[in-house]
Amino acid sequence: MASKSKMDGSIGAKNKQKILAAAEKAFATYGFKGTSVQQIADEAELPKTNILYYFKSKQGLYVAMLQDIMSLWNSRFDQVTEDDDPAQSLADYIADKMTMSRTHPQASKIFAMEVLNGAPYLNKFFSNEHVAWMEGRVAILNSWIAQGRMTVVDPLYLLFHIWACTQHYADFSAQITSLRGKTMKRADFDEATRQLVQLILSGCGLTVPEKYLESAK
Amino acid sequence: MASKSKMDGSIGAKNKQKILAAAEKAFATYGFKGTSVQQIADEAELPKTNILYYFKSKQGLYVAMLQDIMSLWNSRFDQVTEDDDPAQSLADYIADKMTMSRTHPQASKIFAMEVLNGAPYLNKFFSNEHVAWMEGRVAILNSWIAQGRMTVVDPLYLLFHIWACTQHYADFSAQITSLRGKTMKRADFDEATRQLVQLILSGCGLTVPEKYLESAK
DNA sequence: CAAAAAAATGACTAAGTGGTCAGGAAATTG
DNA sequence: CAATTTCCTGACCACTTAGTCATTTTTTTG
Repeated sequence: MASKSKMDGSIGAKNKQKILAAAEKAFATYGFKGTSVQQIADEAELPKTNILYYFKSKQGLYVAMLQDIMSLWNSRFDQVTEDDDPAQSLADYIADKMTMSRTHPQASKIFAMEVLNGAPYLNKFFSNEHVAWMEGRVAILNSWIAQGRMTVVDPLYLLFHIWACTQHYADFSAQITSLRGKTMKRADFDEATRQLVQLILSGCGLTVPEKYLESAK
Repeated sequence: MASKSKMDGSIGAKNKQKILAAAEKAFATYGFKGTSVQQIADEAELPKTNILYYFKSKQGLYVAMLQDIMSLWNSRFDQVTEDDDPAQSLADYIADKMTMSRTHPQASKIFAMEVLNGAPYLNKFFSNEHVAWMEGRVAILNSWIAQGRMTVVDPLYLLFHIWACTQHYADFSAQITSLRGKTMKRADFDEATRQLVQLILSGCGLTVPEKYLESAK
């Protein structure tokens, strides 16, 4: 059959995944410049030349890994409409983002480093999909405000603040761990989520859904 | 006379300052690993060897610069007591931190990178002064809560959220600029400060001081 | 099973890095 | 003004790094 010659390559696809995972771990820990291809190779348990065989260059691997990561940035909030409940929608969005920080802290850190350095490889993404997404969400929030369903706030800044707080738990985990004297466990994330949902929703004049009211203390 | 031999050295002190400023700019832009001593030398308009003359090593320069930066972390909030007004005190703290993000974005970025990388050079600071500072502030917030002057919130998380939001404007400026289509000017920071103060204070059941209510829109 | 394609890899290279060192210039000081 | 200390710098070195290349091994396929 005239199959696409290499196709998914099975073996190649598996190695690529292994390399991407190793790269994510290494880049998150040491940054782009601080990570050598050799380190990634060790982590992936493959010879260095093999890495360069699958990805043309260190930069190529980095960009591929960034794309991989950006696909995680989706959440239920993308599908929300102006007919949905503001309190429920925002609370769930915050909870989703907190879950991301707990389950994918490496991805969050890489994203943070990239933006810190001026987002050289994300500027295209920012000025396309990201701006469009933002406009859509801002429109919905403005609609909720116009309907008098929440306090008058600038939706842009509100979203900034939600991102800032949720990502903080992944990006600044070293500081948080030091100050708490212990790492954040699942239960701690749940408590932080409740605290944040209450802060933001109250700040927007919304009633906190029962689910996010304090349970165990 | 038995003067302290070198003392401030005048000439040496001036060069050290020049080098520290150049290092701050370079490290903030390219990170520790991404910055070469040569780059700092170019920025400071001094030969590379001269940098190594004043600071024993690249790492030594980095640590000196970090200390320099950490001294900026002080604010009026350090002096607040339980007799002060919660709304006013918190609003001013938020405003102070926002001003820091506007006037010293490089310092904020360097701090962020350091923490992202596990805060190897700040762990000592975190577990000493920083923990003590935190305990003091938490006690005051708890006192306000006990007095019924603000909503029951966990002070620890509240402070995390204030830091997250305020620092976000420095650390993620690339993303913010892309999404807004223009950089944050002084007036934009003032508006963001108002938005944030209203969000946090409302979220804590506090009345927003008149100063932070919307003025021009 | 032979031919072709894909995968693997050891040896090497060119560029850049942090840091040393010896020698000299400038400033300070008794 | 001589001596001592501080300051300055070009030449150099050991080492790391990303990436190349020629060659071999493995897998796929007609």
